[in-house]
Amino acid sequence: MSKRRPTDHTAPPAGGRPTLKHIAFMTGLGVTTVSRALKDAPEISLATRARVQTVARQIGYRPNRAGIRLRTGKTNVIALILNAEEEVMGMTARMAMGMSKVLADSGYHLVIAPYSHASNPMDPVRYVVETGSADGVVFSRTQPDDPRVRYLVEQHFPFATHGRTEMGIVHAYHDFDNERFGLAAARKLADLGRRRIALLAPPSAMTYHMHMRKGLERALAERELDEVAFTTANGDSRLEDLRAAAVTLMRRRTPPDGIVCSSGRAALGLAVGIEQAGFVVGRDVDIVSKQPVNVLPWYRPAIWVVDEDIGLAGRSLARLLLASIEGADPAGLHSIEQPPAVRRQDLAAGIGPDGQGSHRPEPDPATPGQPGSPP
Amino acid sequence: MSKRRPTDHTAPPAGGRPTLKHIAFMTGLGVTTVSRALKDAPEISLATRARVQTVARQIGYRPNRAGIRLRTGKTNVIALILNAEEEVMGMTARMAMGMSKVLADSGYHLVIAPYSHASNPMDPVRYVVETGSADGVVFSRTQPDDPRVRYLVEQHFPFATHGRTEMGIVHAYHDFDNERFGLAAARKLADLGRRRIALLAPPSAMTYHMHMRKGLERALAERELDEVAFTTANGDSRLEDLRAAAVTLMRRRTPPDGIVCSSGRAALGLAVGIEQAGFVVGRDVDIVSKQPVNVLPWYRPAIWVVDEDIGLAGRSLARLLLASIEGADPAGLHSIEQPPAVRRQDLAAGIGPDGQGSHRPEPDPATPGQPGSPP
DNA sequence: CCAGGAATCTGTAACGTTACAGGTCCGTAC
DNA sequence: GTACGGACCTGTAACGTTACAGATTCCTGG
Repeated sequence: MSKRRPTDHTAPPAGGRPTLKHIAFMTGLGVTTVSRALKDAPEISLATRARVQTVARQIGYRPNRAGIRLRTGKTNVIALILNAEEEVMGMTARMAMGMSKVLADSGYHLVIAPYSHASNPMDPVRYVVETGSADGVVFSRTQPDDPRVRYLVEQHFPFATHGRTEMGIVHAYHDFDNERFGLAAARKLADLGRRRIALLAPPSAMTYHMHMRKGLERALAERELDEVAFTTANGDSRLEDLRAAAVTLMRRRTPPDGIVCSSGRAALGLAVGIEQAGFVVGRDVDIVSKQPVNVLPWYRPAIWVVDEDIGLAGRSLARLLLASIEGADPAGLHSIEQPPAVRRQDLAAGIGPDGQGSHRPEPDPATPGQPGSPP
Repeated sequence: MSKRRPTDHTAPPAGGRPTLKHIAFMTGLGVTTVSRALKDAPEISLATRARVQTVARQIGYRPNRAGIRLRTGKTNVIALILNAEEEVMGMTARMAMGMSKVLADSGYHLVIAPYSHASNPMDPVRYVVETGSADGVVFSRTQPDDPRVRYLVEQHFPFATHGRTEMGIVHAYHDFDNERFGLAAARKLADLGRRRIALLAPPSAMTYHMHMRKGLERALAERELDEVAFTTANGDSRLEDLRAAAVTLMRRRTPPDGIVCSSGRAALGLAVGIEQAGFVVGRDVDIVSKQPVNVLPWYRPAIWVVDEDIGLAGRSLARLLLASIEGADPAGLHSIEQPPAVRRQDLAAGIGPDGQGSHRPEPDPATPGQPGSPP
């Protein structure tokens, strides 16, 4: 059937998806020329480029990613590593969507690599590196001394983290300014006349645990507030445990009259516990909580909220990672989202950003290279 | 540099990731043999197979996906098509995680293909098909006459839908039994002594709009209940619009005393509106709502809930799609999740599944081939 | 002793793309 | 007339894998 056909220029390629060969045949050019013409290489005449591109468009040519990947070693894929149990409030989806938005324009695909609390967070990272199944990796829940960061740097594998490290390693990251959040939240509580503040902190292993605490402590000193220790629960606790912890907290001799809460989900559990202990949120205690999606005001309008834009984080991380893949100096690849004002939503008035979050304008201030905020 | 080297058996391949060639060199076998041995082909002796596999393991061989993809045309990728604005309550993430769980064992990767409300839902589908960037596609928000289904069938492209169609086309799907949900929800309201029922339905374009309505209407007839028309909002409405619609609804001459709610998110908005109109949920009105993640009881414990297991949907869809890709008869590729009992969570008791949802056991009843429930 | 076949193994070509090292042609300078 | 250079185009090989069509060896039956 195949009768030794060394680069047969006359045979029209068989059916199937159009390839460079098809275009080469149709235009009478060589495949190499077609390839170069499609990427607008200067050594191909303008007329030829135009002709090739027209033909390509007309027959619906789409480059074969496997061919490119095999030849160049570039996968044009970004891996987003997700904790299966991470959250309830839709932040994961927003992150993925934010990333997609940026990646779509660059021809990158986004693959999801999951791990569960039962398995090692290193597993998916190692998998991606070992199989070379992506050009870069994004992950969250970053720790001050993060083994994933160490591994990826060792392997010279591009990555961007959601959250910072403290390892003396310069790498791409996006972060929410949790220190400022802690500061602003506690200040708001002070403004409301609250004096005894408790912090429902992120899990202590995460870097932003310290950030938030630092911000809080600055406000405590500045406004001469007391901290009520609250270590029986954290942002990862189950709602039921949060509720129980809140009940115990509020039944102490000197319960807090203000709570800074690191997670929107956690605020649900806390509020229920506070009420079960016989207190009223907004009267006896004020809560200021971060929320990745605008849902807390619909839950207890008395809760003060600070919106964290996860879509923005996704877009930033994608951009940072792309820059990193292209070899940009990691020293510039940082972006930090400044917390918006602490706010409370007047539902009766029907104003304020909606829970969908998608209809508000997009200022998108965090572009790569923007310096972080001073501590 | 390259001095015409026709299958040089003696040259040790250069560095980089190990390939079949490396193993061939180390074992003294041909690449073909190694390839066959690694897939346990019977025409390779057992001893050789074992030897090859040992060497492969020891040098950390990982097949190159691009090579396989180019040669076989198989991508080993599944595309999950997501609406960027779909939801707030974390159901997307759960779906992706459920799928990943199943796909991980089959060597498939999961890519996320987004579309926004501004763009055409067909776009990502067409993109995947035209570029051949996946072996199969999964999507939600299925409509009775769904152009995506029509297109994919025409293209002979494997897919599985979350939700059913009514096109006389047999295809793989997973669905939640929304008819039974509507039935059970309205019955529960009847049991509670409610007589005037309103339905906050899914968007009318979706297939499950009709399913839920059918179930509701059956209960209405059976228990001689009245329906209070409620068409000013649906499951896609913004929270603010839901609130406003609920206020108007409750201020009618004859407001409902029971509401069946198709979406957990929507229940947030409804409850606020009901209260603003001066009514109390659980006293003047009962709400029975579906929820993809256990959060409503923490919001208003009085709301009755029915849990929809999105992780299960993801796992089912992955399995169904894999079977479909392998050429299984689509007639058997259906699975329907039966709604669990309508329940209310006693928070004070601290019992009931937690919001994290990940710690409960996994019965996973929906395996491919299970027949749907009779209407 | 040979035909036939089973059991193992092998080389070649091809998937679609791009890097690389030319090739051809034409115009200009000497 | 020849050399040179620029503009433009081309063929070959290779990325890692597998389908396919043989090889080779050894054993069995006649």
